[in-house]
Amino acid sequence: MSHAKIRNMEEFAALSGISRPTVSKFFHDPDSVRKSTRERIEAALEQYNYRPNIYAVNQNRRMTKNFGIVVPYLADPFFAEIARNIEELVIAAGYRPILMSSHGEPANEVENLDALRAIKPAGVLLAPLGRASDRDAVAAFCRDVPTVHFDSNIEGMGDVFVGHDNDHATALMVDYLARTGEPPAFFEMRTPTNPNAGKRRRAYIATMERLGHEPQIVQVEGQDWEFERIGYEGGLRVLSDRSLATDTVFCSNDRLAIGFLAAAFEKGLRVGRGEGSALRVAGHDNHPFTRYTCPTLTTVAQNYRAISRKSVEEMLALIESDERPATRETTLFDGELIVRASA
Amino acid sequence: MSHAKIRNMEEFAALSGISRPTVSKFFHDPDSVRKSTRERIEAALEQYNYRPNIYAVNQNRRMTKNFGIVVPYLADPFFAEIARNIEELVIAAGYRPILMSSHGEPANEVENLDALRAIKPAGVLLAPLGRASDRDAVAAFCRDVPTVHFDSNIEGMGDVFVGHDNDHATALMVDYLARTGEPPAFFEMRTPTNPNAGKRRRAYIATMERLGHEPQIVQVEGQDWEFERIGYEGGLRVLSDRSLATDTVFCSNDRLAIGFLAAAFEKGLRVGRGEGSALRVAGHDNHPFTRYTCPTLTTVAQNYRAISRKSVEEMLALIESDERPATRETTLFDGELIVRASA
DNA sequence: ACTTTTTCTTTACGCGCGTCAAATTTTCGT
DNA sequence: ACGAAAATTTGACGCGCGTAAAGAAAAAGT
Repeated sequence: MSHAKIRNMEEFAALSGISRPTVSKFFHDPDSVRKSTRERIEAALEQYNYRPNIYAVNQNRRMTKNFGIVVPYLADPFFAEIARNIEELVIAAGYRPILMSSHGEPANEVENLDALRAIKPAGVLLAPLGRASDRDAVAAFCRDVPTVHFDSNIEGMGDVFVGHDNDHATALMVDYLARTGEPPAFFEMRTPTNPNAGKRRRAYIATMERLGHEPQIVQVEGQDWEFERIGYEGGLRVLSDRSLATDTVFCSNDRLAIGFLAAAFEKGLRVGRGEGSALRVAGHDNHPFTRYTCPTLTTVAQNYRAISRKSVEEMLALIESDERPATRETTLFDGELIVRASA
Repeated sequence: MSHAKIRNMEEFAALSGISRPTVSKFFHDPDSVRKSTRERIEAALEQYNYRPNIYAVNQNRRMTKNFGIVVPYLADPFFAEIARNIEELVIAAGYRPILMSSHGEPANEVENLDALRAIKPAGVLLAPLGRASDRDAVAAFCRDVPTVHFDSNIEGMGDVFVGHDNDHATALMVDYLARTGEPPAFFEMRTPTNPNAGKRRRAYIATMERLGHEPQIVQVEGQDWEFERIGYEGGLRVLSDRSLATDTVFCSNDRLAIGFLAAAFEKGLRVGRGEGSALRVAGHDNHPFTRYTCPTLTTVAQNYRAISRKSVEEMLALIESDERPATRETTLFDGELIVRASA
């Protein structure tokens, strides 16, 4: 690689012996030029290490190759994993991923969307905060930018929604728990921000009724995104109260369950499904850390690979078609029961 | 806010009754124009919702207001938390943060740096992968772009390093463990990618020798970033072997310790510092989840708020001075002993 | 070898904004 | 109220690249 710094495409074109418009064409699609031409440019490229100025490139284009990814809370490894998956797929599709986290704050969410709008992305994959989201701001954004919602469904927003089938997954777990022991109580936050929580509660109730059991819902306080703490504190209270009518607890999500496990441990309660266990605890999501809790957590896995792939595919289709779909499509993927030691 | 879409600054200037050059000046520094002028522009701004095209703005500037943040592995909540902190500080300083994760892969790290270079950031905060990093690529990047390294110190690279004082923190924990029970063995990966690991090992040995104890180092295999699994599998082996000469284990980091705790739990060993406990386990970093392990994990906290703040401050100073420092500065922050239930 | 098709070159304009110089207007001190 | 200083306007150019049109050159077909 040469030391010489190239200032612009004009210079690079001169050095490679090709005209600038052809070089420009090459950078948009290397296969759009004759093979011999491509090789000459590529040879020059290796020698001089030139790259088009992305600001100049994007200035006139109505749409860029940028691809926004917004998650509600990146410090949650679940979202970090999904984001990683999506990033890979986006890069493979030839786009540049731009990852943003709302850190649980609606104000950040709006800021992120504003920043994205300024970047003129080809499309955005958005997992909204949910109940806390500024609905008007999100709706306005979705009107301006092709948007696929994932994980968290806000009815009517976004062109497409891709997510987890909470009904199916919840039934799967309730069935399993009821079949192998006492029917579960449902443990959740009183005012969950994530709309999945409501779906899961309703699915729990429906399944319990279908099985002829009385639903028991335990709701704990807590507003922020530190679910482990909320599960822990709520767990301590519930276990002290002895208010549970059953020895089996199905937590609305894994992070609550992790906190609940910590509370049970502190109370000296043995968690598991064998003899000598006082409590069964199950979660939902197959959070990366549930393999290393004590005991390991029985849960329902979200098929986050399928969700990631479908989300990106839908977005690419949206971009290619260059028109917004008339009807809002929804795709849900089945969860998978992961039986471990805790229930 | 009006419905009318503004195409460019020319139009917006006309609508606000101010000339374009003055409007341009306003967007660079609202206080650089007369108060009455500023108010007229701001009034128009509320009415028409115009924002300068960032691509056109950045096209000629040698440096933008972009601020790169690269972490080695975002699915680790420790880095997610640091990134969150840094993002906030960066925004407060008037820059636009661009967060990237290398996902543990050197190839991704190089890609991220390439992408950042194309964006012409004012500066970059880089936590490199460490041993696995492509040293030449990182060095070349640091030559072109003002870079502050944090967390992971690669000797001689970057203009500034800000990190955790591993010597001090390790001594703190070894002192504590030796004072309150048997002196600890040191549990780590054989070939850790992160340079902090080596520092911690050496500090452990030095402190043990200072205290007149024989160091015992237990190394386990494992290459990737799934430290919990590595700690778990290594822990199972160590506990089966009964190769430990002590009942106290100091893990090189919290994620290994989380895995080790899971192994101890599976082996039926009671972990803690009280009577009836078979094992003490300690970690390092104060990972967000260590408050919810079973038992809660005794660890040494990194002062990540101070590290974040200092990193950003150093970067801003670097940007303002507009020159690269002659000597490479290093700032280390003291850790804090966090005594919980596990040791 | 000659025609047709494909690809490339030349020339030129436009994008939205930064920025400069000169002319003009406004503000401020007294 | 007047002159100096500060702010704004006017007019113009440049940045790096996309892109269009017309003509030249190369490749492909016969």
